Amino acid sequence: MAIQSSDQQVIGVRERARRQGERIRAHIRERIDSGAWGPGHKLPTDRELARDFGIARNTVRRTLERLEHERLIVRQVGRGSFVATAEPAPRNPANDSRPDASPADVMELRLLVEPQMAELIVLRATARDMDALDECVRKSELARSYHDYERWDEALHRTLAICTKNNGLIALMDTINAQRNQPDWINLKKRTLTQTVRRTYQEQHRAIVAAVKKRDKDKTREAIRIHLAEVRQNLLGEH
Amino acid sequence: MAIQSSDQQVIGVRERARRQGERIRAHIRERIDSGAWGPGHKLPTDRELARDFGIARNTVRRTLERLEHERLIVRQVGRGSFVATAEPAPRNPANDSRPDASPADVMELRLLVEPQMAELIVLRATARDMDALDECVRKSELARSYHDYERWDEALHRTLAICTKNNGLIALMDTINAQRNQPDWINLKKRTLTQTVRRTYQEQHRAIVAAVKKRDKDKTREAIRIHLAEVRQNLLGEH
DNA sequence: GCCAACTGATCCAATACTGAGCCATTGATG
DNA sequence: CATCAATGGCTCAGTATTGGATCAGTTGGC
Repeated sequence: MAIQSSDQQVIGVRERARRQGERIRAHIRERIDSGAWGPGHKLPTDRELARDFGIARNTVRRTLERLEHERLIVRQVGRGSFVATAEPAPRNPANDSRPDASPADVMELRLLVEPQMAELIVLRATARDMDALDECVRKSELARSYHDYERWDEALHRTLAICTKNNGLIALMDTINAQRNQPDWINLKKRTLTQTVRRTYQEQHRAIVAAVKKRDKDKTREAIRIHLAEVRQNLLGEH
Repeated sequence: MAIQSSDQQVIGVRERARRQGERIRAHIRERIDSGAWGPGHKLPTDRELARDFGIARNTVRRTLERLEHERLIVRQVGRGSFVATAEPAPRNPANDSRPDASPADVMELRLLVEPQMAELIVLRATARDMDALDECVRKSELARSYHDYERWDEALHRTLAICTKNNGLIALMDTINAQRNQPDWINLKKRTLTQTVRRTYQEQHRAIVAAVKKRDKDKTREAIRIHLAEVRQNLLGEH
C-alpha cells in the first residue's frame, strides 16, 4: 500500500524520525508558555495534531502523556486535552513549599469536619436551603456524564456547608472541592465511580437530605459520616 | 487511490460538531454580560434557540442546564427561561468574592474542628512534636509583648495541627490563623486579653500539652474544647 | 545487528451531539 | 369551567468524536 498523500514529506520526516516527539512537544510548550493557550484551553485532538504535523498518532500521544505527567495538560476521554489550570503552584510568597494535601488527607479532613456540621445544619437551614439540597440530589441522579454528576455532588456538599451559615465552613468546603478537581483526584474518582457505587452514593445522599429535613441532628451526622466513610473506602481502599 | 481507511486520516470536516454547546453558551453569556438581556429578561425558548442555531434541542437544553447551575438563568415549566435577578447573593466561587468569615464564624469553626483533631494528634504525634509543643507553651509564657504572646499562641495551635500529619488540617489552621491577624481580630483580642485571661489560657495550654503527652485522646479533646470555649467566651461574650 | 523511537492499524470506552417522542405545568382562550 | 397551545422536563436510540490501549512492523543511529 503506497503512502500517496505524504510523499513530499517522507524524506524530511524520515531524516528526523527520531525527533518528532520533541518537535511537537516544543510547539505545545511554546503555546502554553507564551500564554497563547491559557489555562483550560482545549488543545487540538491527538488525531488533529498527528495529521497537522505529519506524525503518527502514537507519537503524539506519547508526547501528550509526557505533558500530562508534567502536569502541563489534563486529558479526558471523550472530551479532549486541556491546558492545566494553575499548574506551577501560584503560591503566596508567605508560606510555600508545603506539600498539597493528599486524597487521603482530604478525606480524613472531611470525615473530621462534615459530620460535625450536622448540628449547625439542622439548627440553621432554611426552607430555601432544603429546596437547594433536593435540587442537588435530583440533578445528580439525572446526570448522564461523569462531569455532570461530579458538579452536582460537589454542589450538594457545598449546600450543606451553606446551611450552617458559617462563612468559614463554606470557604473550607470550597477549598476541599478545589482539591477534588486536581488531576490525580479526577483519575482516582473516575476509576472508582462505577454504576453500583454511584447508586449507593445516591441513596446515601437521599438519607442525608431526609435527615436534614427532619432536623434530626444525630441522624444527619451519622448519615454524613456513613457517606464519607463509604467514599473514602471506595477511593482509597480499607480503613 | 486514497488510503483514507485509517481513522487517523478521516478528520476535519465536521470536527466542530463537538463545540456546539460551547458556541451557544458563549452567545447567551455575551448577551447577559453585555446587559443586552437584563435581569428578568425572557430568553428565547429552547426550541427557538435550537432552530436558530441549527443545534439539537437536547444540546441547547444541556447548555441551559449549565447556565441554570451557574445561577445565570432560572427556568420555569410552562413559562420560559429568564435571566436571573442578580440580587440573591451570587454563589459562584469562580468570579466573585465571598464575605470573610466573622470572628464568631471562625471560633465556631475552630470549636468544630480542633477538638476533633485530638484522636489524630495522640495517634501520630512524634517526640519531636511534643518538644515543639513544650517550646510553644514556654515561649508564650515568657512573652513580654502582646505580639510575642500571640505568635506563640498561634504556633501552639499550628503545632497541634502538625501533630496530625494531615496537610489539609495544617493548611486549614494556617487559614484560620491568617484570619486571626486581620485588623478587627487584633482589636478584639487586645481588648480582651487581660493578665487574668492570659493566665487562664496558659493553664489550659498546659493541660492540652499534658494530655497529648499522655496520649489520652479524650482528655486532649476535652482540654482543647474547654480552651476554645473559653476563648470564644472572652472574645464574643455569652454562648 | 541491536535498540529505541516511530509508524500504521485496529479496537475499546467515555463523552457530546442529534432526532424523535412523550409528559407536566402554565396561561390564555372560548 | 373546559380546552388547548406553548414551554420546560425527561427519556431513548443512534451517530460522531476523542482519549486509551495494544500490536506488528519500520526506521535510524550506535
